[in-house]
Amino acid sequence: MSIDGSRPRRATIHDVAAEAGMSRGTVSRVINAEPYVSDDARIAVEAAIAKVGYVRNTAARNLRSQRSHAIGLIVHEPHSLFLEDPNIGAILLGTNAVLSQSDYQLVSLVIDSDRDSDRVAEYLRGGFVDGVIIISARAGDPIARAVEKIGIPAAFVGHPPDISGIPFVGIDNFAAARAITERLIGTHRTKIGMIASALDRDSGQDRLSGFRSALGDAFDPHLVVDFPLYAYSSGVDGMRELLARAPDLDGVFAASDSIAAGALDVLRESNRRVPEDVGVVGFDDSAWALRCRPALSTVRQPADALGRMAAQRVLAQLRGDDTPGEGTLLETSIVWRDSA
Amino acid sequence: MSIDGSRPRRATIHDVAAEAGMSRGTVSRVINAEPYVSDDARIAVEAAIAKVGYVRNTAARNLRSQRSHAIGLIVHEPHSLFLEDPNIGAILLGTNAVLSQSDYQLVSLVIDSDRDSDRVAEYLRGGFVDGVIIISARAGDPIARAVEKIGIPAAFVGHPPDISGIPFVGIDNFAAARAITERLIGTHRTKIGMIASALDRDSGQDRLSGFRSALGDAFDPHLVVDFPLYAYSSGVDGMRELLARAPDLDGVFAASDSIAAGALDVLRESNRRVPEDVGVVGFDDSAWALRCRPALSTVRQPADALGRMAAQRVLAQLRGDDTPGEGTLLETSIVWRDSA
DNA sequence: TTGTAGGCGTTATCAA
DNA sequence: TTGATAACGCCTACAA
Repeated sequence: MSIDGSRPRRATIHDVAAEAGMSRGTVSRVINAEPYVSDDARIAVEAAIAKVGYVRNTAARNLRSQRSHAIGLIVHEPHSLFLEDPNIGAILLGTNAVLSQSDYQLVSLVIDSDRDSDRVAEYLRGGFVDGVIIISARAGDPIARAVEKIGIPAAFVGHPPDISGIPFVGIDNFAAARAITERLIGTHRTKIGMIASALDRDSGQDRLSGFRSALGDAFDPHLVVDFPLYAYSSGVDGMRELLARAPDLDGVFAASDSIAAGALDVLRESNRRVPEDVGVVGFDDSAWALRCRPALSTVRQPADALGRMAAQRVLAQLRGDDTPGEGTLLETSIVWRDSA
Repeated sequence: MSIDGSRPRRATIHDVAAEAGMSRGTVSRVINAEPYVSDDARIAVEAAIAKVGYVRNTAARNLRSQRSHAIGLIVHEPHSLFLEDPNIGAILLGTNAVLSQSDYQLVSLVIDSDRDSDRVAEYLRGGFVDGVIIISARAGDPIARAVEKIGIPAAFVGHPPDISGIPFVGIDNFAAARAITERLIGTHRTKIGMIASALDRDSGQDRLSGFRSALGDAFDPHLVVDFPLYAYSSGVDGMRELLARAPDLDGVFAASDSIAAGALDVLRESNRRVPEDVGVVGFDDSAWALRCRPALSTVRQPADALGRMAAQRVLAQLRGDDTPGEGTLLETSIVWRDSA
């Protein structure tokens, strides 16, 4: 049985032209809002379009124009993190908002294995998308490499330390980490540790550097532990390790809110009061932050704006104006709550 | 400046044919794994494909085959919920896994306004996707209506109470709610309330019915409050209201984990111990459940499997074999932790 | 088993 | 300002 046996054939430009008594060329010009169309013609064509219920055939347009009118959003994260990280959702929404306004379709490409990686690289080479936005790429990332090589318009949200020539949008992780650490110091803590993470990305590295810079001479490498993933479990393990090394710790900078949440639970378990005995600060201002007990003091990331800006930079390259390789840093702010 | 001034023209079937010394027809047959190709020809063509770096042009194939080879995933949620609901991410991943294995591309379509709704309906009519998966549709949903009318292959994850003729995959919310309520009763609670939600969806309605059924004669409508969204804030407001109505409440069934998390915080605030004074159970087994203090007893939903199954049902319709209108219910289980 | 060729619906070029 | 026409790259009858 045919799937669409009962559905009528879709109207084409040809049908519209016949209905309006015009040529296909004129109809096409009206559809694409091109100049040199008389008002009479425009009105007749628009009426005909409405009458026959015409909608443009994407495949034909793409074939003719040699573009896909789609932008890929490449998310390179293990599945578990994709589900946990609220920033990804916000970035996706921001990107989608900008693209759909410009008549581009957003295609999400999730990479969670080498096979996925190859498949996505193949998509890119195949002209499946006109441009890409890459979030959370790491050092040595094969997809980032492929994008660089193919030369497709692209933008990173955050960027891997080893790729240049592709613009990125991000936040100043160094300055933000430094600022919140300073604020933590301002609450008269004297023994402050850090649970660092994702040191294979610029975000992880810069947060650690900012922490170190704020502490200056008081920095003690012995009070820093690090884990690969920004995850709750990293916070649990990290806090245990930190307490084992320094039971008299009185301050902790967690590299993400999820890590801070894990740290808080361990502190409670060990009968330490927050913020009285130990002050804790996080990073992201995600849904975790408000959910924690006590509510978390943290750095607010403009995730939605990051997504919008990345989309705009890709669109700019598609139009031919953009300075590739330049980065944009968006402002962060500190949200001070009860945990420090 | 031209965007791709330096990129070489992509190889076509024509180039492969020339390289292999075969006709384009034969090359096409090899690419599509069709019968009636000699081994010699296949080998020659495959070598040529590798040599010239051929990748198929999607637009041309789509135009010719009158299909987009894409499936839309329609998420109809306010932005805030899209970010919070972990099920959505898991469903997306499951769907994506199945589709990419069948050479289909997943296109996410987020609806958060009437304008979005119209735009998406237009996509569907325009053949932008060959099929759709709709998650979290409500009663009277305009997109669900549009899908029904267009007659495009589709599947709901959960389904709106007022649409039939479109298959759905879901869980037995009634049975699951009933089972976990019974288990809560089994802990010797005598005054059990419910914070219901999303009563405009089958999930919300069925969870309430299951609760009611488990309680039987002990059911007291006065101990049920309801809020539109499965959200933390609904849990906060709901618990406050419930405590105001019945200070001696000793059990609560929250319609989702996020609601339960809000309820737990209010209970703590009011100096009630969980589970000693009040037992609390949730629904979803989302990331919230483990994050709560105490860890939440809840119903585990196979979200990933729901996504996979929905994708399979759409693919089946595309192939022409599927019994439309039939629903599939997947098994749930209870995860018993510390909150009750 | 292989080759040939027409056409999917658009847009762009050129001529009128 | 409008109309005619030639591609875009692929698939698939049909012929050989």
